[in-house]
Amino acid sequence: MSARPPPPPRPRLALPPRSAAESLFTGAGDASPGPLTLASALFPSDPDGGGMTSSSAAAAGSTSFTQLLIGNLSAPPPPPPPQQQQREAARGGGVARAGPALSVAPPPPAVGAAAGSVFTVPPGLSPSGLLDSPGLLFSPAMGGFGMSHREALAQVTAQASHSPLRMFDHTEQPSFSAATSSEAMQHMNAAVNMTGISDMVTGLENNENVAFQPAEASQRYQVNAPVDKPADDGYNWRKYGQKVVKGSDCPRSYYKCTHPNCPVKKKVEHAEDGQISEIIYKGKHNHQRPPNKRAKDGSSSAADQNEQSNDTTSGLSGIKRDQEAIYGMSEQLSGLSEGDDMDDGESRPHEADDKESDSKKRNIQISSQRTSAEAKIIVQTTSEVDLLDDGYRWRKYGQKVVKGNPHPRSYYKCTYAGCNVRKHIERASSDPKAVITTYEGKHNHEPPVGRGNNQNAGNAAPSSSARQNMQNLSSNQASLTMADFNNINQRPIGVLQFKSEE
DNA sequence: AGCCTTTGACCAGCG
DNA sequence: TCGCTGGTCAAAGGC
Repeated sequence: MSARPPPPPRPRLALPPRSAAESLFTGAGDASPGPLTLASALFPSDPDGGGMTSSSAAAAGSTSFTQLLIGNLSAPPPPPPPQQQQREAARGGGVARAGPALSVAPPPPAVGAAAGSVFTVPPGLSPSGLLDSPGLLFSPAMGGFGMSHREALAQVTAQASHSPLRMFDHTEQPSFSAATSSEAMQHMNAAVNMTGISDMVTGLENNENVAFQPAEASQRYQVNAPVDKPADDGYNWRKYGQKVVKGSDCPRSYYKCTHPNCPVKKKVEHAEDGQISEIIYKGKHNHQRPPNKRAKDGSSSAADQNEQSNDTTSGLSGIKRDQEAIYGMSEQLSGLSEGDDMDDGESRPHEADDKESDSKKRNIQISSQRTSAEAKIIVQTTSEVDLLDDGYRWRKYGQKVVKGNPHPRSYYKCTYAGCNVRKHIERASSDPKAVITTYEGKHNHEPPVGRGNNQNAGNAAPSSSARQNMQNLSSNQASLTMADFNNINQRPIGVLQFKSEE
């Protein structure tokens, strides 16, 4: 074997954390703000709400993105833990480091365990999408009509790793960091009103005229989806190794990007149940994604085509852009916690727990932690009832306790006549707040009036294309729509569906 | 035929 | 120095 270059230090250890805001406002040269930074820039934090002094200073008095999004902000995050403060102090004010994710928290010990900051998503943003896996948050499967089940599943997980990079691209734009909240809202509203969330995020994407990706950064995601081939994230991968790592009975798989001279690798770790528990990316793609299969079959939407025509910077296909729009959307969602709660998150879930009795609005908590080198997203929810509040009506028809998990799996059916959609909700054995929601089938009807995501007035209506996408869901597709970014307070913001099982 | 996965072996870092 | 461990190689086989 030829001599290998010295392996880069494991980013999670080597890369000092820094706040996204810090990088944003210090003009960190070789790094980009993370998605939450973008969110913070778009919706600058409450002066005392985010622990992000820079952004707070820049946006005093503004409503945070989280507030805008959920209308129900979590308690102000505690100051950074001493460890983090020390690290930041030692860093001397934010030495920019390449890294796809800029948050500062050390990774939580496990999914569902202590997590980073928490943000909430109001009812109507279907928990399924959020809960199926963090990967879904970034899933391009949203635009993946016609993809195979396997592809959908794979994308749900594997794509997770790319969204930070994409949002990185967006947030490269200093103009974003300087955006006022009103400008941001205009941006958001305009985009949403036009074509829905995908386009909204595409609007952000269109600002990516710098294809920034850290050369030696790695990204680490915890995902939770039954994927046996976590390779369909738009790139082509070749598995070059598999190893059983210590402390786990399940193998870790090693993949390389098959593009010539592309140094990107990824490691995929499986949990004992066979689900992918973690994906770690390393390196930077030195090429664009290969043509999307789905782009060839003419399934691109008008919105996609619009995107395509508007996309003068990335050269990505409409489909791809759609996918990445979803990444971006997801990243905004997942990244919210990063900006609002730039702390180590050890206490965040508990904080959220304390508040959950205060309001049913906080029906989903997504705990996210990122370092410059990795990101972990943990999806949590407060109650099963909340999980059902995704715009549709559900009837529980079964419950079962599975081996190894003290918490029952609950089975629900859509109550709409003739609709065969089912979902089941499973709680992690280690943390009952970590929930996996699996949808089966597609709704053949609109969500009931007065519930869920579509009861907003005025421009609250989701874009027709988004709605159509939702309606067009096939059994192996996922869809995300954003109902309303303008009227988002205490309102559902979207519907996210994902079919993860046959 | 080409690409991919599988899998045993090898290598390098580290304690 | 040695053993452990993670990461990679590369031949073989499958699709």
